[in-house]
Amino acid sequence: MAAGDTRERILTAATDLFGVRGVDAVSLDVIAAEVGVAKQTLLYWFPSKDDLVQAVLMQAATQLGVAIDAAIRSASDDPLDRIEAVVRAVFRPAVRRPALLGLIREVSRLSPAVGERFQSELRPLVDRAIAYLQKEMDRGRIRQADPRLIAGLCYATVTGIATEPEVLRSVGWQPTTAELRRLRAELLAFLRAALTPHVD
Amino acid sequence: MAAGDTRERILTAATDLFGVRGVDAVSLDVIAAEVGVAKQTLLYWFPSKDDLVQAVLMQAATQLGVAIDAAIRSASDDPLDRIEAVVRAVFRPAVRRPALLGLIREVSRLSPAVGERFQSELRPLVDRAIAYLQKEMDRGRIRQADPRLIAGLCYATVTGIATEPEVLRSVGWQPTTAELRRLRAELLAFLRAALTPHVD
DNA sequence: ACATTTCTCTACCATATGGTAGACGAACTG
DNA sequence: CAGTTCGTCTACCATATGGTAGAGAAATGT
Repeated sequence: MAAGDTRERILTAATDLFGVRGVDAVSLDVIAAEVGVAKQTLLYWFPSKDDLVQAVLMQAATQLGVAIDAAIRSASDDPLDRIEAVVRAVFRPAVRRPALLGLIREVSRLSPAVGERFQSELRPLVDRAIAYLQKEMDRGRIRQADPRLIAGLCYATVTGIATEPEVLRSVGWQPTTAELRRLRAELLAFLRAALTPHVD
Repeated sequence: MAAGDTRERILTAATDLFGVRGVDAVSLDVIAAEVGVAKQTLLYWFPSKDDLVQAVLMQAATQLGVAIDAAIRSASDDPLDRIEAVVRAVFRPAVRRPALLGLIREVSRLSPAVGERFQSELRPLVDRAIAYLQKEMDRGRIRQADPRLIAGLCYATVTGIATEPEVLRSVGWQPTTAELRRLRAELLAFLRAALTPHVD
């Protein structure tokens, strides 16, 4: 096994555990057991638990950024198609790996320093999204609104629905493949309706 | 001070601390310090931390249920007005006391038993909401969709936007009174647009 | 007036936790 | 080949944590 493989395995295990259970509910011992190494090995690669959390968030932010960028590039020029492509790009990892978005929810609970760096990582993407929404609203292709708040609302809707399986179960939903497809379709229809300009 | 006041003060402090920081990040000592009593006093009123968490969630569920019921009764017959009243009813405590909805997010991280009881508490309300949405969709007053998923999406949007201040800050939003009003207005417009039946 | 109950407290316990120190074997370097 | 570095480990540490036991004062009941 190549040097550094252990580091990647630690990041993978930590991402899943932090995202599903919450940072404070997961000890270094639990992560070490999951990876199959000693706790000291974690601390060799990451000097402290905070450093590990930071690394995990940066990696998640990078992965999301890359996925979103790729989705934007491959979508058509229609803004609603682009938004749909972004939602699909975000929703796909959320379904395969719920911990990924669940992890982002942890940011508000961590130290301000961690939150700041995380925001900095995603800021270019967020700024481009807001500028894009403003332009399309000006062109009349997206419903007139505050683009910053619209970006926040879209994000909140997607991650909210993707990271709270309890909510869906409480309305009778089951995490089967067919139900997941219907959920994604309904989510996309919901957002499309929310953003479509109206004819008065 | 009347007997039982201590119990209420414990519930209030625990709700705020659990909701803001997360259940696992808050120790019994921290809650005790906030209330101004000994840890043993907490354990006198609630035999274990799990019991305290359970009590806090049940109280929150009851409070939300009461607020939502009142909002529904006072709204007009128009379904979009009713949904707006419910969103206002949920959003108001979220703004005054962010911990309340933040607490509900903890449910998915707690033991299945706790989650089950919490769901049971809110089930009558959820079932009525779904039946109502179905009826109004049938009458053509709400956009045709799966009422269960629409209920889940509305909830996810409201709580998502209300409980992740980091997301809003990342799009340049500040928690001032004016900005809160604009956020609520934008949220309501977003949901109204998402639910309005379209004319083809 | 005395007994009981209620509600608070301190002291204590066993375990969990994040982190430190140094040992050791494998890989690498000169 | 010897020295160095890397990456793993066990043993240990100080503190945090959820919970138990019993003491004591105030309130309540007989």
